[in-house]
Amino acid sequence: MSQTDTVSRILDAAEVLFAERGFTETSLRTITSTAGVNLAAVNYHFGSKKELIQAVFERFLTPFTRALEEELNRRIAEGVPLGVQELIECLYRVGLGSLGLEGKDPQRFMRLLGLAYTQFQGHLRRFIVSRYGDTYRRFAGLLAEALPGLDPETFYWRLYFMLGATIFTLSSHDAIEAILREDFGTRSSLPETLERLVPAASAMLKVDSH
Amino acid sequence: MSQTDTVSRILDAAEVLFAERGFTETSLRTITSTAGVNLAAVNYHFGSKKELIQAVFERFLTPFTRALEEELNRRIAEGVPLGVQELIECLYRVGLGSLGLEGKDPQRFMRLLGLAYTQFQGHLRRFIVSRYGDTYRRFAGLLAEALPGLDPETFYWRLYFMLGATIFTLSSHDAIEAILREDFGTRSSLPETLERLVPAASAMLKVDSH
DNA sequence: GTCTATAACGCGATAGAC
DNA sequence: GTCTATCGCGTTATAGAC
Repeated sequence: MSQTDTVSRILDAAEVLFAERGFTETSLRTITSTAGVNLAAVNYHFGSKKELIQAVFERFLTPFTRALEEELNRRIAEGVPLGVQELIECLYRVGLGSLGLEGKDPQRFMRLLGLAYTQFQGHLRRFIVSRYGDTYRRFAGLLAEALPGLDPETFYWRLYFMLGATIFTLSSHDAIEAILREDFGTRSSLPETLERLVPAASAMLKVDSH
Repeated sequence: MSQTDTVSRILDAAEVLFAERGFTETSLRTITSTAGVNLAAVNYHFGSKKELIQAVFERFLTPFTRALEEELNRRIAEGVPLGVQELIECLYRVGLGSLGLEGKDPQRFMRLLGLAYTQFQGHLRRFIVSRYGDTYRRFAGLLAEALPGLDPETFYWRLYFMLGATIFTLSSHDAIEAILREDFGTRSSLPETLERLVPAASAMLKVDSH
């Protein structure tokens, strides 16, 4: 088995297990045995568990932010100013596309993002901000431009409200979907939920608060 | 030291430490040494770490749900039908009041609620649903009545969007506030954030999606 | 580059003295 | 009801053989 194989087998297993159980709740023993590699391989290839966690995030966030940047460039080159709803749609569409490649479940990455915010891994938050903060600030800037007249503080709070609604809902999508399926007998896929989320999030950003 | 003292000293320490670090990341050794009690006291008084976690939630959720029920009764007795914005205000106001008693930080409880959703503690989710599900369903029912014409599925998804925006934002309130303070030099307290959240959440629930 | 074996430690839980 | 002492297990990380 080549080195690349071992590295990606570890990343594949860690990605799934972290999303299912959390970081502390997932041991290197579980990861390596799921991946079919030796226990020592993680420390050999990544150095430590912390660095493995960062590598898992890097593997999906780097293509995602690159795809988002490219999509924003493409839309801006068209010369049409982007509205609130279009920007949010853009974010979600790129997310679904970039994170759903190779038959992977985009919801898994939403769980990981939710964990990054709630699991008190200071090193992970610092890693994400330093590596992907520029793209985040660019997107926030475009969204702010689409909301002239809104005072900056209220804008930023609402941006966090939107991120909260998105990450929280999508990271529990299966659980919520199961409850609603039982009550209404109807299914609802991730794209359908995003279609519901777009107008709701836009309304939250745009509402006149006076 | 009497039994009640030991029990509440453990609960006080566990409440703070769990909110700061998470459940798995907080050991019984840290809890008991912070509380100034013996390591064995947790297992003696609560039986296990799981049951301690449940007891921490019970101590703040029981007064909160009772206060919410009473406030809903009071408002309904007035005979005026409750609108969306009023119901959300009601929820937040009871939360601030009931969770902020005895000089405690309401945000701490929001962090705990956030953890309950994201930390994969199946036992805790089951405990909360079985103990407080009735009040939750009553509140959701009143909110649905205030939104006639909205199809039930869309309503429930938006209810989760609202919960997500609330729990996610409030559980990270200090961190977000620190970022905005640095950028704008202005402070913003928890009640002020809730004032921003009320119109935003209401708009999200009420918006016409067609 | 990958393995086995193990070091070094922290964990939750409990038995039994007081 | 509270204490000490400890069991048994799982953890990350590493040394050293191959």
